Amino acid sequence: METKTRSTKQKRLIWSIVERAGRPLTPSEVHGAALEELPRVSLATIYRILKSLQDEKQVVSVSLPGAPDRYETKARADHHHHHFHCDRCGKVFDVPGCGLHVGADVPAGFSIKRHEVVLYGQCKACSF
Amino acid sequence: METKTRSTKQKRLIWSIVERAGRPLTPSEVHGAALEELPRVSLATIYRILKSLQDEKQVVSVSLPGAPDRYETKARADHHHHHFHCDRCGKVFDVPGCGLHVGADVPAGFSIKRHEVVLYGQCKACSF
DNA sequence: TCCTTATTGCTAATGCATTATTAGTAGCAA
DNA sequence: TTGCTACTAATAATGCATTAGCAATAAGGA
Repeated sequence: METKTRSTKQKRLIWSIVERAGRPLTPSEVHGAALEELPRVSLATIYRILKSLQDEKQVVSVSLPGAPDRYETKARADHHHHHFHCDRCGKVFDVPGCGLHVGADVPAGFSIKRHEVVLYGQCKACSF
Repeated sequence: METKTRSTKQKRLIWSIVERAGRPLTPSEVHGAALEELPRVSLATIYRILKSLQDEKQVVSVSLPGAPDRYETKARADHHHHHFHCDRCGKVFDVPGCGLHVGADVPAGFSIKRHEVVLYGQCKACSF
């Protein structure tokens, strides 16, 4: 049988942080933001709640090369997009659309199901 | 002062494994291959030698989302290419060329220095 | 309000890739 | 061949993200 899930202020807060961020956040970024509102939330709680939000299909995880997993809302993830990783501040941003033309270069016999594109550079805030 | 590096059979073997592979290998893949020739090489040695080959600019590391770092020859890496990760066997292959057209979709103020593309699907050997 | 029990905070523990330690081994210059 | 010392094998240790355990807390239905 399934256990029924409760609405706690931690969960509401974490959801609103992820939703308002508009970009994928690491658990520790979420934690940092959450601490401002609930000074005693623990990182373990962040992980627990992110996982349950994932189970409930509200958020999805994205992983980038050499970086910890990040989380964003399912609604955002449903629009095909890619990611921009700022070399300076380390933040990751969504980049709408897709400039990838997959084609001739793939060796014969290989079948492609999906792809990920990660751009690197400097974000707006770090470009000054 | 710098210490002069020696040519050992471990180092020669590891280099030849990376070179012949023609695709990026994880330290543990290298280790597995090396064990066939030198049944007592330790994984730590693989790491040490890969690092020294990196220092000597003979190999470079590539990291993919959610996967350990892999190593390939500098010569290969110098040709712009991307990677294909087989969902079945987990091997990573190089894909020559670049089908990416980066452009209009990037938010104003963001500057792009480089990019990574990872394709996912099934490799030739796993498609049967 | 009062229970039941899901949830939390805290902390220790885990898993994993990677690195340090150290005693013994083996390049290589002489 | 010898001697110096870089290198190796084996293993313990590290760093890190993530998870488990447990007593205390707090949803939310009766």
